Amino acid sequence: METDALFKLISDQTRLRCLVLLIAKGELCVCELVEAIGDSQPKISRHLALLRDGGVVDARRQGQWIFYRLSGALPVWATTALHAAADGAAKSPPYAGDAKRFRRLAEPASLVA
Amino acid sequence: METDALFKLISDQTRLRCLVLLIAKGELCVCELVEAIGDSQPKISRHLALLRDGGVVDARRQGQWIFYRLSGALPVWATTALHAAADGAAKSPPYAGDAKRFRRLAEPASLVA
DNA sequence: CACATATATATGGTTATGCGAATATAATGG
DNA sequence: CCATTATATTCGCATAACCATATATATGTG
Repeated sequence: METDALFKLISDQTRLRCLVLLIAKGELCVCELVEAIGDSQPKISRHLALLRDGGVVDARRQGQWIFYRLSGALPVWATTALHAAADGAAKSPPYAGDAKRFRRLAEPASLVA
Repeated sequence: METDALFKLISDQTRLRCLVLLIAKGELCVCELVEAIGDSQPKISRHLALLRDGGVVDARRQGQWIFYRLSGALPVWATTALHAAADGAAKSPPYAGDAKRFRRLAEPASLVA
């Protein structure tokens, strides 16, 4: 995990909106992020791919959905920075609105279990 | 302080190298950063200006030197993220080499006092 | 004032980044 | 197999970011 590479990933507003939601809500499928954020599906998908390729999030398929969550392999400094970022963002627009707009559309197996 | 704006500032390697040195060493003048990092003076100066305009660092003139330091007005989440970034960076190149190459070229009044 | 040092800014070019629109792949259900 | 839903990818373009070079400003010194 390269230091400046992580921050380049966080520095885009769309990606940070995804991360703030993932940190607050846990594992989410793409359509939940699309609806909460209100951007196009291709746009969200593209940014999730960058986060995945950068090792910031993990993805797993469950049926027709693909669920994303924060990577479990992040070093401590990265986790600390991500939570600090979420803290700083969460109260102000557009991040606060995303959390309000959010609703569950699919139940991940991890919650059903 | 906009959340994604801060991370955009941290996400450039040259700027992060400056910040890591400022966090580790305290108040530094431009020529000390130029020598430790080994980039051109205009390049360092340009990046410092971006950090200053973004509210991440403060600058103060003392004689012929201009000393930069971390801003004293940063919110907690920003300070946390910056220190986490410095932690993550400090041990690996090029950041580790910067710290070794560093040497004092000017004494800030704050240390003389 | 002339000169040296420290720092900043302006200019022009190149690359990286993000976007919308269209299309492709994958799974699910009749 | 066809249709539907969920997700990913490709393409062409616009813009932003960064760089090197040259030049400007400010301070200190003789």
